[in-house]
Amino acid sequence: MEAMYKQIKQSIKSKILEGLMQPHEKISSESELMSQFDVSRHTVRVAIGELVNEGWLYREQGAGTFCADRTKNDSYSSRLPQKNIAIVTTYISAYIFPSIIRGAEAYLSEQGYHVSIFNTNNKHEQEKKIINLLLEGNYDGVIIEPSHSASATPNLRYYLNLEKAQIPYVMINAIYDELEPIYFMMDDELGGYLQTKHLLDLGHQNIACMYKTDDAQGQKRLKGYIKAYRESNVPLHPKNIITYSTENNIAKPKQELKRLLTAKMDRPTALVCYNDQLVLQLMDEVRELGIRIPDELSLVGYDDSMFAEVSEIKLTSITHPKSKLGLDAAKAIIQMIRPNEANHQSMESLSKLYEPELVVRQSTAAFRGVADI
Amino acid sequence: MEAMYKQIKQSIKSKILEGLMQPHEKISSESELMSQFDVSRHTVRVAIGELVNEGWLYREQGAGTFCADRTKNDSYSSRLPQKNIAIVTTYISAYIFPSIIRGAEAYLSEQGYHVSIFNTNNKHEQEKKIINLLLEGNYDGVIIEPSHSASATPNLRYYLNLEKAQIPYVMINAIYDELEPIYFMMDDELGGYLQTKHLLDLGHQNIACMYKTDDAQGQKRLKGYIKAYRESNVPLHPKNIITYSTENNIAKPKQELKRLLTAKMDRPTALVCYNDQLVLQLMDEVRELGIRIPDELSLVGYDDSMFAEVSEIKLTSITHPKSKLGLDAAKAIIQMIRPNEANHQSMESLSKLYEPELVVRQSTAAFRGVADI
DNA sequence: TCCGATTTGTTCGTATGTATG
DNA sequence: GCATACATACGAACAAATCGG
Repeated sequence: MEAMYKQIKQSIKSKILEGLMQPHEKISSESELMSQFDVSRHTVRVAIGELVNEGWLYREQGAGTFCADRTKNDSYSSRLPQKNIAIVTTYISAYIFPSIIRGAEAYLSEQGYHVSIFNTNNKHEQEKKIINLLLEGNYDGVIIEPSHSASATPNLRYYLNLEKAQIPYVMINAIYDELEPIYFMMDDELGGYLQTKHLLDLGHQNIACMYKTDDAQGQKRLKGYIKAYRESNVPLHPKNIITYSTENNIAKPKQELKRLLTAKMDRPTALVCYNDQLVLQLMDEVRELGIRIPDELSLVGYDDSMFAEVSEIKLTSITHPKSKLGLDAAKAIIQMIRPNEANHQSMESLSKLYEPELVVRQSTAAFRGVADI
Repeated sequence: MEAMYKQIKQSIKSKILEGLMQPHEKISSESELMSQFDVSRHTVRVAIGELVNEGWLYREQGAGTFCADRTKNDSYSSRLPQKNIAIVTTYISAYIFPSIIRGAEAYLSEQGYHVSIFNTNNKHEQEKKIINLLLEGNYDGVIIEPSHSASATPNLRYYLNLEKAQIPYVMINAIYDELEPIYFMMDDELGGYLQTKHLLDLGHQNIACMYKTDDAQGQKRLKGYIKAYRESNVPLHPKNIITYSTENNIAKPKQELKRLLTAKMDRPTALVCYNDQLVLQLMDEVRELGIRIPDELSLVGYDDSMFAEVSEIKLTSITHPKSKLGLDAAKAIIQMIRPNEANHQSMESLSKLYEPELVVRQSTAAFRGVADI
């Protein structure tokens, strides 16, 4: 114990052991320690460095060096972290999820985490199995998209078990209200509102909508659609509201669209859709009926995905943060895992509600007065 | 990884992982490393210091620094035998990969495995880092798509280390020949052949092609293109062969297409493309030039992806097994991990070369004799 | 056993970069 | 924008342990 740095080490360690230092309390800065012990900065750094390695302290650049919280994950279990993060989505392959996953994966890999993916197929039952796996497994954090988020989750207890096991999680795209989680999602109500408002502003009055309503996103977008109508004082025909669910996926919308467009009167002049993918799938039907887009029918998509720019008539759509959302969620989960670097008061303010924006392209046009005007 | 000491750290760690350093073997002395990396002693010491903390090395004053024996390093690699499979692809989000991943994930989850995903961005360097992670981690098997597969891999030793560590792996979409791995991929040469043959059969003679040639898939498709031409005895203009790489991705093809189509003479009447995505991206250019598809220009895509059915003019394309390929690869890797149920004589015959098929849609039409016929 | 060369251990000084508040 | 605090890096010196001759 003759080495100076060892004496300094012992001195700091003693203060912690004597309870004079509380977890997350800042210790003297390096320059203060230099004068206290009358040594060079390097020596101080060696002492602190070893204490950091042994788990007594943690450093934050620009802020200071702090006393670690040793109350739990006693010494060894946390000394050799596996560093695993799980991402649970409803569908892995379709559509925008790959972008979200990529955004998260890029950051998490960089931080040295392993990213595991799971797929619920939008089913509560599958979600339950997966959370069980997570509990048994060795995960440090979870990014999860709630399944079937329109209905209350039967898996509440499993989520609470996650919390009990101190596995932090964030929700993306939607939330289960009961859990009040950290979330990263769009303001879908505003999105639906913007879709509809755009068409109303273009003079359309008879606007149909098609929303998938077994997840919360669709329900909120529908709410926004109704809100836009109410504000505009244009009468809203209930027959114009079409909802569908994951199971009847594409069949029902196609069928309903055909019914609407071949009706003898009150044919809609515009259509807002749950997402770009749906628009593309419906476009073929529209073409078959010989209806021109956008002259005879305006279409608005959602997500501003690659689909929006791929068809001959580029889609007017609503922006979605996609990989940015994945990145933000990843950053948040890391912060929740390592609160040392974070300011813990802001835990709740990590959540983000992304404000959607309208992107006008070629699939919408002003209403051209016909018939009964 | 820009800090010098981190580079040095990585360099030393790599040597250990590559098997160039045996346990208890002495590494270069501090002064040797100083001149090797042209840094100060301090920097070398920081690098070594961290590796000692992480358990890779140990120091003996007066004697030197030595490679630690990690073989039976309790608590570290051997903790939680947890049933993990890694899927390594070049890109996670784009295009058909999500389908492949989904196919594999569905089966592996069912078998109780955790699926981790990694992204090389088609770069050898990143691939190396990931294999390092896999070696350090606790993976039972690996499904990997080789990065930049057109060129020989500089990561041969890392792959051999996977074998040494008895971590089975299968390759998808392409292979590094040197390794003679179990593989799941398409017969890309036949695919390129079918694309071209279809157009030749339709009477086209002046067929351009655009292939991404920094991965083996593109090179093989190009080979098929040439083979079809040779068989048909139709002369092949070298100017019709356009190749590009990941870096210049979309810019070069667009530019070259414009050059080809605006040429005064010998304008191609058909174009075969590396994949459907490329076709869609080029379609806009074609429209801008006022050229009608398929009357004035036939287009053939590849992969039979969702893109093929999304545009107004549905694409003639080549089938790709997608999620089937993922599923087969997953089944194979499980069989390699648990040879108990399997008949081990068939280990080598697990590989599959998928036979592509042509799907004719609307983007190709018979050549309408003009000019010189 | 001692010597001297080598190698790691400890400590000083200085400078610049970068994140935080 | 500024001061503070940690991060990275260069140079130098002497101490302590090891090892071959």
